[in-house]
Amino acid sequence: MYFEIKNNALDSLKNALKNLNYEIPEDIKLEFPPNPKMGDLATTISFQLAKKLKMSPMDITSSIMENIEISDIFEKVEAKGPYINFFINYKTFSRRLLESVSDDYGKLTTKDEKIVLEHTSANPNGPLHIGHIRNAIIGDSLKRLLKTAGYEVNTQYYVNDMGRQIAMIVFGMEKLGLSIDEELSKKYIDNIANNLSDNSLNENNLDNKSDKSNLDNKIDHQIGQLYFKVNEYINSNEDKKIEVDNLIKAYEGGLSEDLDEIFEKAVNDCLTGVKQTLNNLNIIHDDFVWEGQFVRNGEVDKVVNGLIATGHTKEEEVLCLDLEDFGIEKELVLRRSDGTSLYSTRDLAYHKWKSEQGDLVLDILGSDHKLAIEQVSMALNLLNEKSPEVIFYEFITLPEGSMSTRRGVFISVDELLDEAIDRAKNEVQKRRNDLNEDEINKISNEIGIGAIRYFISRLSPEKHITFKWDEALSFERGCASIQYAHARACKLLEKCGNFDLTKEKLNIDFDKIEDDWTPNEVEMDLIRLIAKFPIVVDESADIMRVHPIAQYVQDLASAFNKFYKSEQVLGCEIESARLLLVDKARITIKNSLELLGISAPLKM
RNA sequence: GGGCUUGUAGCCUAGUCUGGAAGGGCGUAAGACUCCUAAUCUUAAGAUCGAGGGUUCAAAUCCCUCCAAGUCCGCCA
Repeated sequence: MYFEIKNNALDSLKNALKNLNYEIPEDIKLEFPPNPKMGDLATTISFQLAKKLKMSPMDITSSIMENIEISDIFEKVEAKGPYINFFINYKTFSRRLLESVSDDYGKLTTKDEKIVLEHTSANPNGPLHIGHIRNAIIGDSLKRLLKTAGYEVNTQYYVNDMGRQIAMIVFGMEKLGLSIDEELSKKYIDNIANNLSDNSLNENNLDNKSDKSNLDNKIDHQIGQLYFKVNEYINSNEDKKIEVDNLIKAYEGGLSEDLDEIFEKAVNDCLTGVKQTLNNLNIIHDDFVWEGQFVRNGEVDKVVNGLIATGHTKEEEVLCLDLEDFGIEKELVLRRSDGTSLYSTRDLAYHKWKSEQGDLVLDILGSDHKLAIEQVSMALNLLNEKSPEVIFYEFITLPEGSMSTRRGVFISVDELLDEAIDRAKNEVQKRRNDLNEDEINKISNEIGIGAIRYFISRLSPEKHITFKWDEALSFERGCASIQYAHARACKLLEKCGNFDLTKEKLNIDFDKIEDDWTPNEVEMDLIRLIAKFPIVVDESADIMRVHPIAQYVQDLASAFNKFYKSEQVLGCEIESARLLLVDKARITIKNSLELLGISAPLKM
């Protein structure tokens, strides 16, 4: 609806300018005034024209005002100083808006463009920790946003099976006799499943401690510990490093099927744990792409040879790409002196492959990868391939410093999730002693996960985060209050008797809307926000940022809560109109949360 | 040393690309449940937009200098 309104206002302005014989600027700026009392749309066109026309902005505004005609969707247009402010006619606008909001509200028209989006791609040498979570949450939310904005999106997790880190894990298992206990990891999974279905045993949170030690049994956690031990060993036995190098060489050469199997199993085991964690956060990748294949199928060599052919490489002890001509001082090493490939080279082959799969390649990367990906992009340009668009994010650090799988210093995502759900459960139990254990668990899950995802996606990615439990897991005014607004709407609709809770469908026709309904201020605030949703989707997708969605859904929930508090719905004279408004607000909140991968509880 | 990012009320943050009316939230103070769930709502106080200079009718936004924090500059990934 707002798209329509905007165009309407633009047409009115253009006609006025035409009548005045003023030049029409290509890009007439329309913005939302800071305060709804100043109108619904505003333009600063008079400022834009002032210089060219050599007139004061005030005079331009008054001459436009004398010539402007507006359609009936607007109530009036006013000059406030040099600004020109449009006011919507809410009596007609509201009806049209409510009618236009369907279950898939916010979904924009399909664009004929495919995006290959790579995110998370954490090394399979341990569990995901809260440093990785930003990548995963931004990536997944972006996928949801871009899909809703009409793109076809394919998400990929790039699996690093060839690096030194995996070789170290294999080294630990083969040469140091370290092992992972699959029985224990199975038990861990079984325990989780039991805890969910067997409520009678779950009398207290007494077994909190054993829960935590259970987490150590989760398979990716076991691998993380193994990796940590190998690191300590190698650090004090530098001479053994060569053995790790030999493992890398052997795996890369595909010399032994047995060895391949060990590598693959280690990676797969860890990945199993990582996938469980991601699924718990509502994150599912379309594809897992193993980097090893690019070495095995000769693509890495092809890329290297292609770069040699460009004449920008030099070969001394190692083969490297000189990018100084392109403004990058640092050269990119393409091949180790022992002939094996490096991460960046394999990444290059991977990016080349991705660029053949879609119209746009999109990467989510920590800002520490900036130089590396710039080099890769440059190399791709040399090869006449598309270079990726990259969303960079800054780090999440602990108050005591940065995290490291290698040093075993980190908070795992599993730990964070457990804690979040625990805290949520505490709150739910405080408020709802009428619910059964299953319901409480379900709601706690939704709230806990919501708190985490919201905490990450509300911030713009280039903001550095120092992780503090209480900030990350606040339930006051955080995501929970948004979910609460949704639950309230559902409850209200359920009570009216015309709402099918299982299908989430309200059975009231638009012609039931009372004739004398003209929205009051609280209703107008809510209507305005509902109407804005598609614009927010469009603009956020345009800049590939998800944090505007987080801000938006909070404003929306806040407007709903305000409305809920101040206006009676059931039994009032304009019940049908208000019920429809509640229902459309519900849909909009739900769809906004969906973009952030947060579920909208029916009750809480 | 060089590159990149960040600096907006006690705290967290949007706005910076494309200059035009400093927007949220937490916390604080006062108030609101015999009425659809108070994880809510109302009202108030709180900002030399890191510092300094420049461009402009107009600067949080553009340019220059400086300060502080983070990060990169590996035959690691």
